Amino acid sequence: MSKKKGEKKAKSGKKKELAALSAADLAPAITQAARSVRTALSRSISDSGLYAGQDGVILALSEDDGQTPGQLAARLGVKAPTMTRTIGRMEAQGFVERRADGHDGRLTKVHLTETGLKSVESIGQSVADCGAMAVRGFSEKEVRTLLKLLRAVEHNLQPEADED
Amino acid sequence: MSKKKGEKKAKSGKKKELAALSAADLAPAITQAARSVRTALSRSISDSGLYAGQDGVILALSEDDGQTPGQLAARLGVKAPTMTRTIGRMEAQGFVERRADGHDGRLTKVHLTETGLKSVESIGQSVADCGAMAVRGFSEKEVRTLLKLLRAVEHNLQPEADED
DNA sequence: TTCTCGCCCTTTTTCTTGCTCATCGGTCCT
DNA sequence: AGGACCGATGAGCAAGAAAAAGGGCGAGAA
Repeated sequence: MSKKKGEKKAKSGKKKELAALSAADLAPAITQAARSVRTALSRSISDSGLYAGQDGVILALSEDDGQTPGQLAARLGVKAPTMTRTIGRMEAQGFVERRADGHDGRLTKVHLTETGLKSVESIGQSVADCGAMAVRGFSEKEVRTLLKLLRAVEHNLQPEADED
Repeated sequence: MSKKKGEKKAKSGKKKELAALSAADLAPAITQAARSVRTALSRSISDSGLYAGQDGVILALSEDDGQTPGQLAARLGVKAPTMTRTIGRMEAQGFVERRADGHDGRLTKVHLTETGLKSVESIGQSVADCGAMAVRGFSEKEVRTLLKLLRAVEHNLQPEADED
C-alpha cells in the first residue's frame, strides 16, 4: 500500500512540481469523493422515490416556490437542458408541476405539489444525514475548512468569474 | 448504522446542530465542486479526443499496462460494467485495445495503443493543469488539507470499509 | 402605429458516464 | 465431471453537457 509513485515524467525540477503533483491528485480525489457522496445520497433518498440530483430541486423549491427552470439550473449549478429533463421526470413522478407565467409567456414556473411538499423534510434529513456520515470523525473546524475549500475550488473553476 | 434521525433542525440548541447544518451543506458543495472539476477537465481533454472519466483509464494504464477491467474499475472507483463500457468506447476510439490473457481465459487485459501512449503526456498535463487551476490561490497546506479531508470523506462513505 | 429583427428562455436531441440487475463463460474446488 | 465462484459483458435507467431548435417579448425602424 501507499505505492507512492514519487516522480512522474520529471520534466522540470522546481518546487512548484510538488504543488503540481498535489493538484494533479485533486481531480481524482474530488471526483471519487463526489461519487461516494452521490451514491450514498442516492440510497438515502431512494425510499422517497427520487434520484440523486432531484433532491436539490425539492429543497430549492421548498425555499422559493415557483422558480423558473433557468433559475433552478443556475442555483443548482447544472445546465438548463439538464434541469428541464429533471423537472420533466419529477413532474411525471408527481413531485412538482409546471405552470405558465401570466406575464411572460416564455417563462415556466415550477411549483411543488402536495407530494413534493411532504417529501421536503425527508429529503432534508437524508441530505443532512448523508453529510453527517461523510464528515464522521471530523472536527467542527475541519468541516468548515472543507466547505470553504470546496467553494473556493468551485469559484476558481467558474469560467466567467475570472477576475484574474 | 444509525438510521435514527431523532432530532430535527428546529429544537435542541446544541453544538452538534451546527455541525449538522454544516454537514447538510457538504453534499451540495462537494457535488457542485466535482461538477466544476469534471466540466473543466472535460474541456481540457476534449482536444485530445476523449471524455471525462477516460483520462483515469489512460493514466492508470500508463503506470501499469495490461490491467484487467476489474482492476481498472477498482482503481478508479467505478463499477465493473461502467469500466467495460468505457473501455469499449476507448477501444473504438483507438486509445486502448483488449487482449485475452493466455493463462486465464476469463481475464481481459487492457493495453494502451500507440495513440493512447502518445496521449498520456497531454492527459497528465490537462489533469495537472485543471487541478492547479482548481487550487489557485491555495497554500500548500490547504491543498494537502483538502486532499486529506476528501479522502477521509470517501473513506467514511465506504459501506464495507466500516471498521467502526 | 405597426412590422420586423434580435434576444432570452425553454425545450429537444445526441453523446457519454455511472449504477443496478441479470447473464454468460471460464476456473477452480469438491 | 459437476457445481460453485469469479470476472467480463449486456440491458435498462438516470444525470449531465453541448448543440440546436422553438416560441415569446421587446426594442428599433419605417
